[in-house]
Amino acid sequence: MARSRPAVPSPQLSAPIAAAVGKVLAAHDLRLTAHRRAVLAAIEASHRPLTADEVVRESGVPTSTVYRNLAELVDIGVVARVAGAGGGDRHELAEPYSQHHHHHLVCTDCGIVTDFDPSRQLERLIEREVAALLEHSGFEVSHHVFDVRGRCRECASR
Amino acid sequence: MARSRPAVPSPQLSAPIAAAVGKVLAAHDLRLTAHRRAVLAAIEASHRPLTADEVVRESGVPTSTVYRNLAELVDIGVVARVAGAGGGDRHELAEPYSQHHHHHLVCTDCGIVTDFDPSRQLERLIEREVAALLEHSGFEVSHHVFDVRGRCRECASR
DNA sequence: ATCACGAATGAGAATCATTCCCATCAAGTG
DNA sequence: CACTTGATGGGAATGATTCTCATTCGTGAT
Repeated sequence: MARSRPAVPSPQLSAPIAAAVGKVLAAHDLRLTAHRRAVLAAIEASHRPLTADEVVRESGVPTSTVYRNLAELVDIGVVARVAGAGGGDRHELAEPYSQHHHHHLVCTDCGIVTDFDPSRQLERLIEREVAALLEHSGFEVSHHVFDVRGRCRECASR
Repeated sequence: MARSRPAVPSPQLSAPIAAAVGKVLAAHDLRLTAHRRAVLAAIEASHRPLTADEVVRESGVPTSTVYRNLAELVDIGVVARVAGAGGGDRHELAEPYSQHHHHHLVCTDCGIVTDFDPSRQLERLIEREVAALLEHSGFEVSHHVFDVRGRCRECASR
């Protein structure tokens, strides 16, 4: 007998990410539990960074567990926090785990963050600039953030 | 007789900024009060973006007034909010009022944000890229954010 | 398979930053 | 001076995030 479909079809965590993340977690004595899978699956399934609350709604995982897990995943570099425009931080898979390097379009009106791809030329120049900074400042660079802020098509035409 | 120095020497708001800001405030039916002067002076005096709480401490202005004033100043474009690394948003003079266009070095450890200047070439390329986005996406660009994240010299050597 | 132990969980309390409320005060105008 | 409107500030209210802790789960060892 077919078991009843869940009201909200829970997204599945893709195998390659599960494998990669599983290793990193293990290296930190952490386990890839069902909840962590659900949290990661929600993030992977979305094509924009999610707030903690959105992850709670999408994954069905209790709030305190979502916060705890997001913090751990950010700590071990699996998830990256993205600054939106009010309404809390947003989360997405960190670069090594997401498909490609990208930047953000942040709507300062509705707060939604969407991704966009930078040109190769821009990226090369950024890399070079950042490398120069590293030399002169004693600052240990981990990554750069390039966001464009403004109003999305919907908010602009309203 | 010389009046006693204040315990913390309050920074003064520079005349050109006072004049420019005064006009914008007036255009919005707002006044350049002593408190707003103090808030702006604290921001101008610091060479890094300040949290609301830091502004409270530096300016001696009560918390609720600082928050209210910061919000108003951000609304009219005099102050810009900068995302740090936890610990609340940070504030600095918006580009037209600060000396020059710059970007940020954010320490993900202690959360301190410092400024740095981008190369002309990088800026030109960013402008071009941003213009292209405006065409293709229907996104109404207001400005861009380019931050470099990592650990400052102190945190890195600790 | 069972045990032992550390990891994980979750409900609610506690915190922290920020916003709101509202009675009161002060500046500019006629 | 009286009026109108902006400004203030103490404290309550909110919202997001973190913490606490008793309980449960998972995994390796026996």
